[in-house]
Amino acid sequence: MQKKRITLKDIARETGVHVSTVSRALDPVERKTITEEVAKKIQAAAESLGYRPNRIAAGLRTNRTMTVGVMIPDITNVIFPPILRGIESVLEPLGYASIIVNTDSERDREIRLLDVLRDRGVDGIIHAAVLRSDPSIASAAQDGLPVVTLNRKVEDSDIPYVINDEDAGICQMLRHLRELGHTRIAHIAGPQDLSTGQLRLAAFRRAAEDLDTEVDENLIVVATRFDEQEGARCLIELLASGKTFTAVLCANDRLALGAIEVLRERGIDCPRQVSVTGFNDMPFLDLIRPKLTTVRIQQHGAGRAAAEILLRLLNGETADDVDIETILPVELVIRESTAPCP
Amino acid sequence: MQKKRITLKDIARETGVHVSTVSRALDPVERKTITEEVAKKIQAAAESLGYRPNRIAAGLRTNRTMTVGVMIPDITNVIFPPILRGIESVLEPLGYASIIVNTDSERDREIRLLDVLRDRGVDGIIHAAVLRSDPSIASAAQDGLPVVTLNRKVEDSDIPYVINDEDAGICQMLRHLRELGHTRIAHIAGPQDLSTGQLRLAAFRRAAEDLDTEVDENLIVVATRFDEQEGARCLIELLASGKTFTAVLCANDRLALGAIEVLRERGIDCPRQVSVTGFNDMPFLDLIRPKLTTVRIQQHGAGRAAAEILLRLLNGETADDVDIETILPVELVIRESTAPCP
DNA sequence: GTAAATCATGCAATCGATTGCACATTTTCG
DNA sequence: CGAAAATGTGCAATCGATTGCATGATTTAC
Repeated sequence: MQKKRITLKDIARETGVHVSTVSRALDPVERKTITEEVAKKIQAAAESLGYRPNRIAAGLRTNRTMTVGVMIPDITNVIFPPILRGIESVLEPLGYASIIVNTDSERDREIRLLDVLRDRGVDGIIHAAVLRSDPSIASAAQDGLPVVTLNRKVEDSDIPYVINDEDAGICQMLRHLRELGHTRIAHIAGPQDLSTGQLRLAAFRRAAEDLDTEVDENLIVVATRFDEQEGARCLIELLASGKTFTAVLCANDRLALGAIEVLRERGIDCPRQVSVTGFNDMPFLDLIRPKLTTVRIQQHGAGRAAAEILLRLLNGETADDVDIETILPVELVIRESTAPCP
Repeated sequence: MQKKRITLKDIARETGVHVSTVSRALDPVERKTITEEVAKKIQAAAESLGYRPNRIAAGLRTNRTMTVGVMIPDITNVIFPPILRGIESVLEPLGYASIIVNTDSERDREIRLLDVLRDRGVDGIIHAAVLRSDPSIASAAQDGLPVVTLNRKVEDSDIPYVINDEDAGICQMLRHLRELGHTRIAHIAGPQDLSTGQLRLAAFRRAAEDLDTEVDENLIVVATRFDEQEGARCLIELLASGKTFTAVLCANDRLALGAIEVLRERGIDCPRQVSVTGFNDMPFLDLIRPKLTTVRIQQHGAGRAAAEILLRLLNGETADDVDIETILPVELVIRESTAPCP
């Protein structure tokens, strides 16, 4: 049914040369070994027949498919689409395509989907996982498959990784709150089995120490998911504890939005009575009132950076040649959800 | 460098049979032609060696890659991620992977990316484009490549398509506004070169006729993009025209949000003075005040439906066997941005 | 003017899995 | 018991492109 594709053989027949000659004439590197005139003729024939190389066949022979795998937890999480576009902006112009899979942060899925990618002979993988450990991707890298991780460092490996400077972000935010006069600062932390959750909590503690702010352990509540519902629950828990606080530094925007919602319901004015901050600067934030003060992380930029590193690996550079660590700067975005301590 | 993959040949050597026998033992369909005992042994060997079939090689031979292409305008547009998950929810369990490309609604990109997909031998394509016409995808379908379009019907072709019942949605929304007593109803239409923009405007006119509502052409403003900025611009234009209106039916949520923003700035109360409605029911809408009354379309469901149809095409059913048209029901979601006519 | 070097092209193997056909062995049945 | 049928396995071609090597033609060099 499918209309027959034009192959090298067709061009060879058409031009009266051998397929290997055709192959060479069409390969920019090998072309120079062919008479100019013949090459021209072959190219013309290829063009007029509408030849398109069969990457499957080439891939079988060369072991390069010009396809990369991208593993993310969940594409419906707004932070990932910009990352994907960032990756694409680097790889697509060079002829790479991306197979994207959602792991839902489940280890089983991750293992299975990794196989899905390897079975298809992807040339490399960008892994934007969030689980704090996973041996499968490490072992894939061990086998020689180029891998770059995003948002997370794989311990004890020489897999290059790209992360945002979360430490600096949390620290800047805490300093911002301190400068506004807040001293009783609560933290709604993210899930501790996710690297961002854990990282940001650790950063919060460190930042507090750096800024000589005492950390009241009762003012730290850990969410089980990064969503509004959990943000709400955590804030209710904070209120119920009876401990006073004038600011809440949340581990991400959605937690903050949930928290603000509860404050509103209880008639507590944000930012007049309690300041709330987020992290990530997700899209549409400026449509939600009060506009959230947050930390902007580079999403597109992170994707781009990861893709650029992967590219170097694909071109034969080893993990020794590239920087193992890429830390992207973040930016404090002060909007309306923070105000001086009452 | 890359650790050698186990191939059929390795298993054959290990078990002392021919590769073709191994191949058959590992193929659930062919397995029955092999002695039970031999098959068991081969499977055990495959298992213990950690064999993974090379889909590239199989794909070359069989012309099936178990990979599909998905073309969307822009993954950062919040309506697409759920569609992708919907597609994935059907195809992934069956062993399919998806190559996703962003066309940015540019014809050149679309043509190029279609080739990117075909070069990689995708078994089929789900095309969630928005341009009102494009010959390339039609010609691909003509060549026998299974194609399903989403959100748009390709004229003069037998390509199956999945759409949401936009007509019904617009009509229900208009009826809702009429029931609230509104008679002077403006429409902020989407870009007319995008199918949704055009479709919804046509639906608005039709619905008005059905409901015996006069359409004041001066109360129809066409946006050039589907975003808040354009929504704002269009509302300003409406206000400037001097024509009175008590409700604005917008072609999508973002236009509506932009419009509401302008109303707020001008001190016009929504919904007390002017009702505003959206379309799509995008995520996070319930975090934005006033909560937008809108039409919920099935995103995940649309992806699922498209994938199911594609699957039938992949399994050899022709366009004659499957329904060319799938129209998914929409749902009116009444929130806070609409109120009785003042 | 001939040997050597250079160049353009063809040949054939290869990547790994699939599959039609042939062959050998076993089973069935008259 | 012998021929026919059924069964299990091997052989080899195939998918399309790539590439090391061989070959023949041409140029260069002495």
